[in-house]
Amino acid sequence: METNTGIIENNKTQMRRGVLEYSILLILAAGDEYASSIIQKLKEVNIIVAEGTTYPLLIRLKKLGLLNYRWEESTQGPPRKYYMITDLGREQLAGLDAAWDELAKGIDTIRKGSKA
Amino acid sequence: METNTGIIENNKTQMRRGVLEYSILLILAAGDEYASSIIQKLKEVNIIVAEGTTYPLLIRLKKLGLLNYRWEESTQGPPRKYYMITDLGREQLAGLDAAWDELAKGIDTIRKGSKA
DNA sequence: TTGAATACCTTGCAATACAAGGTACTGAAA
DNA sequence: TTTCAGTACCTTGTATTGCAAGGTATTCAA
Repeated sequence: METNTGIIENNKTQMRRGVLEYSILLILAAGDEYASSIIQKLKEVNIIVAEGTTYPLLIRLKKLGLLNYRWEESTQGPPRKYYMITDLGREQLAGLDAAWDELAKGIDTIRKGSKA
Repeated sequence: METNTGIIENNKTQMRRGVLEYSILLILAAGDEYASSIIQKLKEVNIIVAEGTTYPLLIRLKKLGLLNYRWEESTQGPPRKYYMITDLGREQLAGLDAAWDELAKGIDTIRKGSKA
């Protein structure tokens, strides 16, 4: 049982990895968010991601010019770093939309083939 | 232009990565294939994968018990190693089908949110 | 002043995709 | 018979990157 679960879990993780940047850009395209709220939103659609993954990723996307951020005070804890998508980010997002569509279409095609 | 292409290309690659094992299992669920023909079939649906990725992956899946293989002579070159999916492989594939559906659904949900 | 909740970030390990380079078999051309 | 092109297999080394674990800092309430 251990083994079975391991293989599947591992693969689910891998699948998520591929779309992480994409889904973060999608979320930020809908509105500014801070890291913890992004993680929360992803969890809500069953895309589980760790802090140790998210923070470096946001920093990377910022460095690439796809995101920017601003600090905002919070009444319930430390200040929050709100990330927002840039124009370049939106451009890239359009490309990722297309990439996702293509991938989903590809998988669909193979899937149909295996159901013959 | 270089930068833009780089970001997108990089992401497309990452997306593909996540579904590689899944798509290979799907292909083999439809019939036995050898490495080169698997690569070819993936290319046909725009999932580009290198030899250096595929061979180690097939060996890994064999070790995990999801695949087996048999040698078969070819009239146009060296013998071919035909891989076939095992019962365990089919079990795992069912799990990956579910994982893919869940991921696709998740992305779809986020996508709708960003179009508000 | 202590503790819980929230939020930020870094370090080190492990997994793995892939470019590049290598081996080996077949059949045809030189 | 040697050479070359085509096909097919595989390995090595590098770079990327997800994540568990550990760390810092702020707020508020007890």
